[in-house]
Amino acid sequence: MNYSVSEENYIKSIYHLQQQTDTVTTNSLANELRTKPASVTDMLKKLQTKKLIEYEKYRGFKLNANGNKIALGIIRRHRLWEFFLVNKLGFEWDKVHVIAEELEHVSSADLIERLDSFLKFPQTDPHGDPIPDTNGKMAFIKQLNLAEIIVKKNIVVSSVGSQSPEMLEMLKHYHISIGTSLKVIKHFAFDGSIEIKVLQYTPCIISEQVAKNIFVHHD
Amino acid sequence: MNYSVSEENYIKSIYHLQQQTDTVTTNSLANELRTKPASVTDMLKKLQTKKLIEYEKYRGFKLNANGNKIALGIIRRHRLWEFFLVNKLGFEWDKVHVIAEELEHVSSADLIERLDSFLKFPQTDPHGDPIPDTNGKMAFIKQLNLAEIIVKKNIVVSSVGSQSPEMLEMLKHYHISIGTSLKVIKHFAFDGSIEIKVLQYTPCIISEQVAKNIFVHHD
DNA sequence: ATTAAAATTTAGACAAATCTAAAAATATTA
DNA sequence: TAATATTTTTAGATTTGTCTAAATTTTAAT
Repeated sequence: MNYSVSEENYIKSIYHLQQQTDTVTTNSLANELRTKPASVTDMLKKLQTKKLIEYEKYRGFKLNANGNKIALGIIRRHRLWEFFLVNKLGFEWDKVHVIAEELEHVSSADLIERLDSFLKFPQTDPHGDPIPDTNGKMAFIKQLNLAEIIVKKNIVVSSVGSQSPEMLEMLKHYHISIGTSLKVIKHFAFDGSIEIKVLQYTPCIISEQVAKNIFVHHD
Repeated sequence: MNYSVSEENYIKSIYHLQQQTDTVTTNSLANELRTKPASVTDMLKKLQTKKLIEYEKYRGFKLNANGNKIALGIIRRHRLWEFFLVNKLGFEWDKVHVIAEELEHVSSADLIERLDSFLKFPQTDPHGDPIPDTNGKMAFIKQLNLAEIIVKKNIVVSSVGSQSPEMLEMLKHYHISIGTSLKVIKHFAFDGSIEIKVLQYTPCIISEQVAKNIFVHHD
């Protein structure tokens, strides 16, 4: 089966929303895709007849096993292209998302397998997110949220929750990227902000909102 | 200005047809795009209002300066991706056209300039066709048709006229690809076929139709 | 348990790109 | 040049994906 760009975008967005809540609502998907709830309802009917989702009128919906596999295929393509853009073409990691959203819809399976091989089978994309394999298997990486870290030991940034250029630009300012080693020094109860120290830089304070978008693992 | 995939395909096809005849006809374009003449007429109106073609009802049409520039941009993207697919991903040169037709519509200018740089600014694609530069300038390569070569000196294959898998598969069988050195040994007046010798292979005979699709330059 | 609010779906319209069938213009040929 | 054939355009329909506005269903609040 082959899916249109629009269908693929819906599938991908449903997948992402499902990471937070098992069943997805019409409004949240409309919001995610910057479209209108009525358009979402229209597409849901189509995805249902194509047997990609379980859908009960007014009750929400979720990808079925088939839909999940399709979603992981799209995510695989997206993340491989992001890796390519950063590691081969030298893009900054906050500039690749939009381009990868176009490239991900190029559908040749042969292309993607060769790209994967050319890139030496990377495990994560430039934002630290794992790349699904050909069969849709994706490594689980246990994510600790920086806002909840208490210990003052070294931790390593493994991924970021938001890929908006604004967010990533700020991270760059703080000298934070995937793989960066840092320590949490102090929590401020007043606004939830935390003081951190990135190796060889002076300590700095980041807001709770930023901290919640930074995921880490222990060294 | 940004153009739809469909608009870009029309522009590209008009450009290609103009290489043979200065003004293009509705039927020939419909045939090239495997669509119906009525659809072509519809799109012509659109391209005219977008100031990409000169078009007089019933009289044919051609790209204007602006349309030409757009076409060369699309061709640049197509050929750079073909080069990438063959030289980086290891595709056979007869398998890349279809994939490049999808990739060429990814519109980021930054992407293409970085790709060009990554590929070390190639001058021709895997079929020997020149790659336009950022400004739409394309090197002119004087093409001699193999069917018309008389001298028995060494000549080098510089490009092929057809990129159909069938054609390219056959060329592979004859051990001919871009850069191949060969000699014309004999012409057969009966059917226009010619005997050639590719270095280190025994001489073989190719039909006039094949010969007409092989372009060469002197050593 | 009603009522008010919010979420979702339906109905009907629209734009892009395509098609078929018919009409109009151009080209061919006898 | 008149008749015929070919090419091109127009008119009207279709599909995909979207929208607004209205109707329906669910949820929340009194």
